Amino acid sequence: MPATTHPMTRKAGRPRIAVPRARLVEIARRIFADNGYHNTTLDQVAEQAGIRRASLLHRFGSKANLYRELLDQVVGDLRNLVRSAFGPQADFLEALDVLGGRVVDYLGGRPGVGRMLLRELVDGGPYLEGAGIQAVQDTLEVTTAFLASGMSDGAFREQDPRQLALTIVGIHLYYFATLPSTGAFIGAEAYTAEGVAVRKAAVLAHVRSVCEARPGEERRTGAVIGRH
Amino acid sequence: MPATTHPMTRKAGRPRIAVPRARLVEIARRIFADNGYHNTTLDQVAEQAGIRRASLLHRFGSKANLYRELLDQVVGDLRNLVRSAFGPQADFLEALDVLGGRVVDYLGGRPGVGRMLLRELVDGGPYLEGAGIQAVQDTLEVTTAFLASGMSDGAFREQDPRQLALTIVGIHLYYFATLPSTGAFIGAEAYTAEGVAVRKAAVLAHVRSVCEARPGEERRTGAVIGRH
DNA sequence: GTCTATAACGGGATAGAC
DNA sequence: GTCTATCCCGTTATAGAC
Repeated sequence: MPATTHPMTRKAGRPRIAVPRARLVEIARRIFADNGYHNTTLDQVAEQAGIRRASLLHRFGSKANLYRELLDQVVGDLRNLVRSAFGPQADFLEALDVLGGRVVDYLGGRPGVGRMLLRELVDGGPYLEGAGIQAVQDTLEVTTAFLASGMSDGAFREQDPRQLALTIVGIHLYYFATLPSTGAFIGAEAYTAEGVAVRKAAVLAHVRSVCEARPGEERRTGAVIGRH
Repeated sequence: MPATTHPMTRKAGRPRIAVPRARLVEIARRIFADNGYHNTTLDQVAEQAGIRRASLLHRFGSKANLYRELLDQVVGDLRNLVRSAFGPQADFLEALDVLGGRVVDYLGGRPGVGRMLLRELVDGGPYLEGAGIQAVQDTLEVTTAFLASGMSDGAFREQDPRQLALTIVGIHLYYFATLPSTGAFIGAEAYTAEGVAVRKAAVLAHVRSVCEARPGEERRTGAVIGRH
């Protein structure tokens, strides 16, 4: 008895047109995002794509490889957003708003992507164990450098820039990643235009709040601010 | 051939003293926290406890049951922290600091717990699918009510209290949950007294920033603040 | 490059002795 | 309450035809 059922009766051999690689990655992205790495079977992906599991394995070598390729794309997109927003000549507060808006649009426009990314950061799955950790660290370093510049400039208040960077990333990622379980807690649908707009307004306000210098506040040099 | 190797040659029958249930849960907590639900095998837990996998299954019925019992404890602890901090008579800014400090101490003192909790929120595993979702929602509602009160009081600035609640939870959880992958990004060791103190200072400052009313700012009634 | 078929493995769960 | 022994299922990966 074969390991899986065979829903289609198709002959072996070359197909007229091969399923494009990008399409396979796109299909895999949706399914991985919905179910997580371990709860996703290659049969699910293959079925959606209309090919066999063995064919999928032939193209990508292994399940882990397919997953890596797909996450590499997401991290690359986000890294590009960060890099383009944090040019050396930028107005600091404005750059904060621009990047925040773009990131929220990116995550809000791709249900499940935030989940998948955060899951990977939490679990240290196949992607991070490879080259992915480098891309993530690089993105954090770029962000940290930008924040430190803003502090020197006086636009942002003095504090530990690495702690601040992680807080900001947390504000962005947590919300979209936990929507499946906290979605009912929010009033409206999150992945609609209005839902994304509501979150964007909140994110921009919150990120500004944790960063920007306050006129009336005394200047400190340590990491502890605002504790009296 | 048996499914697993048998490192010990022990006879069947009642042991002199049974392994306490609490100890089994504690062992399971550490391993689940390190490896996640799907990457944890009952053999790992059983081996650490010095019993067989079948014995573990006898006590808890199933792997999912064991996991639920353990996560229920963590969520219960955090919910109690939130409830005790948000009494109706509290000073708002002070309550914010007190709770933030306690939560950071809790997560900082139990490596892996933040990871496990966030993973569950992201994935919607066996715990959340049961009664867990109720406890999480309840905790969020209590927090939201507190924040709304603070806004009415004038201590916090007017904004969408639910968006604010999720931002605050994100600030707390993201950091500790992603330490395995971003730990190298921070200078010091995170789960030391100093490491926890550094994070605590940052969290208190950031949470205050996103909540507190600013003296010089005009009053708005909508959810959008700080966008010009 | 896709197919069929099968090998090999790991892990959750159960039956019954002690 | 713990053990041994077994069952059974899902998943990865490979072999070889077309």
